[in-house]
Amino acid sequence: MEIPITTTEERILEAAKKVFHCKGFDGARMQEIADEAGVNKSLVHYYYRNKDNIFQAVFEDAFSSLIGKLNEIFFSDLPFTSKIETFIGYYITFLSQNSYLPLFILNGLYSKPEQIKAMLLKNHLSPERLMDQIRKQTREELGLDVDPFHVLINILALSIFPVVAKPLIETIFGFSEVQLNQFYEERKKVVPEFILNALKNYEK
Amino acid sequence: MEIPITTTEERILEAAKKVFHCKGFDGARMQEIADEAGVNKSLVHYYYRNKDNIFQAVFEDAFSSLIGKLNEIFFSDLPFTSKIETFIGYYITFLSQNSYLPLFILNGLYSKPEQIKAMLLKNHLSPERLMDQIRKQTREELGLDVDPFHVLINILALSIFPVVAKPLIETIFGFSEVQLNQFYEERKKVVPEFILNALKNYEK
DNA sequence: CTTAATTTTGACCACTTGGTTAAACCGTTT
DNA sequence: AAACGGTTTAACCAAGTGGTCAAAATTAAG
Repeated sequence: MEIPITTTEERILEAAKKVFHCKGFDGARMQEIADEAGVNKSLVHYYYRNKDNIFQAVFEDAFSSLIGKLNEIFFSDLPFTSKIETFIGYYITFLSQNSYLPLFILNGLYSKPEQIKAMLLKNHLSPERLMDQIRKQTREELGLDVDPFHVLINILALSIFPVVAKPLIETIFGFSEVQLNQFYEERKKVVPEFILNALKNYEK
Repeated sequence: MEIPITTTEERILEAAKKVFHCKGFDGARMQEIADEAGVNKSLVHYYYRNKDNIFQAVFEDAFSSLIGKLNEIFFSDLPFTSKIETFIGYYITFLSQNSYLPLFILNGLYSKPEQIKAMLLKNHLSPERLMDQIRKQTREELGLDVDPFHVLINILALSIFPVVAKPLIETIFGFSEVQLNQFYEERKKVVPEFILNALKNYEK
């Protein structure tokens, strides 16, 4: 019997998230957002002047939710091995529970690449520092001299792609919801192992 | 000075590909397809009754172009190691030259999952046979007892994701077109090595 | 050449879209 | 109770949207 004390503005943003995440910018309808929030369509325009504005708000929210945790984990003082395990575990859980997010973000990056630079500053993401961090740790802790960028992209690919490809796995391989979740659960062990094995065998 | 002898229907389909690949189903406009093909909008309806039909034609074409080569490579009689090298090499080239394709397909799978089953038959894709093939080869040639599904998803992830994430790499990491192509070129060596190293170290 | 079939076009339509605007609502302050 | 600010609504609009249709242009057949 909890009464959620949310402002109308917040309710609209929540509704906009639902609609944009599932249908994308072009597929989303201002009317549907209003309905989902239980308010008049004009109210959506009252708080967020137009479709672009409210989309940007939703996109920023989604982007931050992913980048924030990445920063937190990779700039912690964990050993590299733990970072990978923590990262994969967290992202597979988070993404599989928000399976529309990654594709939504990728589409957003394709269609509105301009809006991003500002957000990078806002989220304090510094690619160079991230690369340095990975290079340093793989060198000192694992004795490797690998290209940190390839390593990072590999980590992201192995964590994100299986979630983005969810409908592919469902339809082509006929996985049920239960089987899929079990698959994601397995990957929390399989993927870190896979990555660390791959690095272990690198020619120094 | 070659005169391309294409039927109007083919010209329309080509135009539809361009538009749908870039803008997706909701973003695409029948008028834009007609303009791109240099014909009247009604002609598009004349050959493909409605938007759904022409989208399906485009989607099938895209899907086949990816699945066909996958089948060809994985059911060839190459050793597993060569299959991986061949597959990665081919897909990174093909996808980076058609960088809108993978995201287009993923979006299509999300929004129109029904249409796919028929195409699976049409493309003779048999997931079970594919899994058996991978299981058999990893066992006999590499002496491994790994889950072939995780292996396949890892291969796909490492090949496809970096292309899907192209705008991410461009905007966040500030890669130029040239740098990106060099990056993809590197990956044709890095990724097979990464995968084979990972498998090599697997506990039997 | 005439006719018939096919291909292409322009005009049109019902409907949806994002967005505007003026009026109504409502709690607070005078 | 009147006046005021922020909030919410209904009615409306111009610009598209996918789709239709009958007529024109082109090609094929007799």
